[in-house]
Amino acid sequence: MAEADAKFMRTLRELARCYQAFESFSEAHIRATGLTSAQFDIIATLGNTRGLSFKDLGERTLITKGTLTGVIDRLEARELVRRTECPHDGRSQIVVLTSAGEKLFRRIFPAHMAHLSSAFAAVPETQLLHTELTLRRLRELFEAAHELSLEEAEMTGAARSRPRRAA
Amino acid sequence: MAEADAKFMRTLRELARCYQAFESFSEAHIRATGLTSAQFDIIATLGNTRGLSFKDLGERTLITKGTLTGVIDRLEARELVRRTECPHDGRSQIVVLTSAGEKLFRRIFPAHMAHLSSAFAAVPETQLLHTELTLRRLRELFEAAHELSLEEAEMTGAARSRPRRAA
DNA sequence: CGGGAATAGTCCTAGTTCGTACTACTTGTC
DNA sequence: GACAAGTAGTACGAACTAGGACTATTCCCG
Repeated sequence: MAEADAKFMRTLRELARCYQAFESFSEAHIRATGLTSAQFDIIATLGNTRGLSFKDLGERTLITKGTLTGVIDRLEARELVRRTECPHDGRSQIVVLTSAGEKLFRRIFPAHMAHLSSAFAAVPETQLLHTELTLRRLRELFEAAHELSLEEAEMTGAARSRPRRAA
Repeated sequence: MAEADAKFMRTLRELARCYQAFESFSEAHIRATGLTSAQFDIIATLGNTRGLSFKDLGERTLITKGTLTGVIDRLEARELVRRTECPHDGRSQIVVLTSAGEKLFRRIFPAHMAHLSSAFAAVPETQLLHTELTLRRLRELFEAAHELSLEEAEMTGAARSRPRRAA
């Protein structure tokens, strides 16, 4: 972003760097298990459950539905998960770990937790909480601004031609 | 990640959410310009410079070389940037904005800054600095742990027979 | 000055990502 | 009970992503 004179750019840049640092630290370990990050996320989320719908999985892992189809496809091809029908809702499908998936989960999940925790060995819990709070506040700024900018877009004509939600 | 009992998971989760919130807030605006995030990043980084090498671009935008080739290809196809030879180093190429690229930069960069700054309107500068510092510390944790785990991997035999791959 | 190590970019593969359009099913309303 | 509106998941296209193999060039050391 060149040298943006705005002070907030430094903060944003640090956010991006921090996130990427986490990703590469985490991913380095995950790759060794033969899974990708997204795949690991699914396995980890499915562990210790009786199965979850695509919708639930998407919400918990922050993976959007379009992406999810492909990720689940690949896991299913490797027989780590299985799609099953939802008894209550014909639109829905429940994704469950197969026994191989279960086994993999038990093998790699604790190991990955240990890997992650090594980064935090020397960090007191109060600081973790503090960091969490700082991040949450920052996130809320983005969410509020995002909402606002969507509303503005509605007013200024993008909405003229489209079905809109009544106030 | 299921309900990991580790306290640091809450922090990590918040980091991911925060980053994603930023991305979607920022991207919503960028898309309207007809560029992708990565493309915008390149244009913004190239603005007000006399051109940068792939290496420099990669470092500043956090885009890795393999990805960069494709992103620059697409921008070059749209005649927004141009590859030029580096006089000092035959391996290197300097990427420069064309005049169309320059013009686009002047049009969209300030607008995007304004968009971003709307999120921070009510935030005092001290808090920005504080957040930046918190993020930097967190990043340093990851980097240190990452380094460490790479060294460990070397010791324990991954180094013994180089070309090893998971199935 | 010659050869080995390091560096810059490209190419390739596999996978993730998003948005949009689409089908199938459900739910609320009359 | 039919119909409109909403929801769950899939299909598809374009782009980004990392990593590793490869080529060309430069740099370092003897």
